[in-house]
Amino acid sequence: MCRAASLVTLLQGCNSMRRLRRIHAQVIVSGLLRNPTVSAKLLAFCATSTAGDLSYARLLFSHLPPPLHLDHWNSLIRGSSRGPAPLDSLHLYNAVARSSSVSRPDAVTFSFLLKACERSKAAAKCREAHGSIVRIGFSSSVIVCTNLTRCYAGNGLIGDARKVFDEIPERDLVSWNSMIACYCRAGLHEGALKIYDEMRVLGVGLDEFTTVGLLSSCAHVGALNFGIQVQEFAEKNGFLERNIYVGNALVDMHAKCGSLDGARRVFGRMRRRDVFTWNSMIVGLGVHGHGDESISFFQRMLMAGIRPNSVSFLGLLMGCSHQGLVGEGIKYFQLMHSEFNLQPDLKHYGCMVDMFGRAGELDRALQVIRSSPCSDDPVLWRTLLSACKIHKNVEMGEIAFKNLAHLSAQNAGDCALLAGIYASVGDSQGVARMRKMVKDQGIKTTPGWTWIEVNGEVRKFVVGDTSHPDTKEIYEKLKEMVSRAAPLCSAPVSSKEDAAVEALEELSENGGDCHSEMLAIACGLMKTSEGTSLRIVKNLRVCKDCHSLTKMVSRVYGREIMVRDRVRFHHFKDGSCSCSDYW
DNA sequence: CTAGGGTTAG
Repeated sequence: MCRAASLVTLLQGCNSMRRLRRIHAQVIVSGLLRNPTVSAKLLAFCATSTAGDLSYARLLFSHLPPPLHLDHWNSLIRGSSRGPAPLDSLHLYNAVARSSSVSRPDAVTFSFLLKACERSKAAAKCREAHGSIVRIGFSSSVIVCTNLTRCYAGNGLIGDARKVFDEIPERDLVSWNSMIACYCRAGLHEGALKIYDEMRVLGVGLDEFTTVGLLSSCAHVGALNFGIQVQEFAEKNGFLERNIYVGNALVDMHAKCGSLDGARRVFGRMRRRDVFTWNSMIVGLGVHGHGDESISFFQRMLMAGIRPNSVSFLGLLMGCSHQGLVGEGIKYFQLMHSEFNLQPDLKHYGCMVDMFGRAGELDRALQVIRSSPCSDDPVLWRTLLSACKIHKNVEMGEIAFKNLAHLSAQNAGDCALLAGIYASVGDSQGVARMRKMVKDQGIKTTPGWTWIEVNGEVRKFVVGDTSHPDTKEIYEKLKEMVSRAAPLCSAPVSSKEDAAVEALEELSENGGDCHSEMLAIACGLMKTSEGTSLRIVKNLRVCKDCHSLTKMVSRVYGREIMVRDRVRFHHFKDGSCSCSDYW
């Protein structure tokens, strides 16, 4: 007995498989493999420790003398659930459930079974597990049900997740936080923010986890006011000092909502900073087009002894491409591999193509694509095609388009781009060909939408939206807005070719007269008091017409308007935009 | 410390 106790102590201090093998040998020699406490500890280390070895655990398990205990099974189920073959957990579970010699599965068993279902993306298995949970009587366990919620959500079944959550008899803060995280991961950020209201009504408190989840959703939808409210709560409760996740989420929220000063302020107050903190600044500055500042933060990061990762470089390269810093971009792209041994991925190549392309170096942009390992990705060719539109380069535009067609990836937007290139050089036959192609092939379009936060509420607009209760007023405001701002816009489109292109653009992006962002801006002007800044987020890129119209709206109404589009930020103020029309 | 929750980029 004394021997067993000392082996258990040894196992508790074990930190490597080398040691474990030695202990295992002693266990065998002393005949203590029959002691379930000892064998369970052995197995737990192999199956679940980060220094363990799952195949060794399986081997050990298969040689254990009966009777086996639930602990043994649970260790193996737990280990398998996060190993390379999570479905093994399901087989083990079935064996436990069938076995007459082992006690029934417990809450631990189900927790890891659900982890396995979540990871293996097996929605049907998730439902089966749900059935077993109900049958065996764990549907009132808040821990099991929280896992079940995550399992459904992780399999894209957010509705089922919500149903399980709603039926948990005693929901605790962890389960609320988990629900928020599920909405975030599913991209349902408005839903995540709504949870906060429910929590407030029910008097559920918030902790660091809650604030991080909410801030992440605020960042995604551009809800700065909401985010600042969360920030005040976090500061009052000392979260910011205590918890680096909260600081990181705050920096990111400010940066993503266009409040770079706010981001810098929080950054300056943080006692400890990790790679997430620095990256949030580098990426934030990059997407705003402040490549130079992005670079200086990167250098400070190195001096602070934090090792950059591929996200750091992505931020840097975005900054370089938005600001036209070609030389710097090349330098950091090379540095990424030579100094930090990081492989560029599609996004990094995309930045390089964009950077060269917009700077007019179309040949070098093409060279980047050809020499990249992802030259079969439509995104890169599409980026090149947009650059060709800016520089009116038919020859290169056709090369890009041919590659898209070759990949069967050309969409209506691409056709519109190439048509635009033809139009810009007066080739009306080219325009007609593109038009025909869109019609004949029924090439599909991406629906556009825009978010705006007004009076603490996030509202979403689509093209020609008439779903809002105040639709009529919004359209009246839109009419007024256009009549006041449009006459100030320079270079109205009038030529025949441009009209043809416009027709194509209607097909391709967010439609004709009322792009969703214009509705959002009209709504914002109407619903907020004089002088308030407007912040909107949209899923597509700002089109040229909306860009010039928004500039004039900012002047006529004396409003700052921040637009976050698919790739970057635009700050409109007094008739001009922070991108200096370089985008 | 036996089972559940969080941040950048996708």
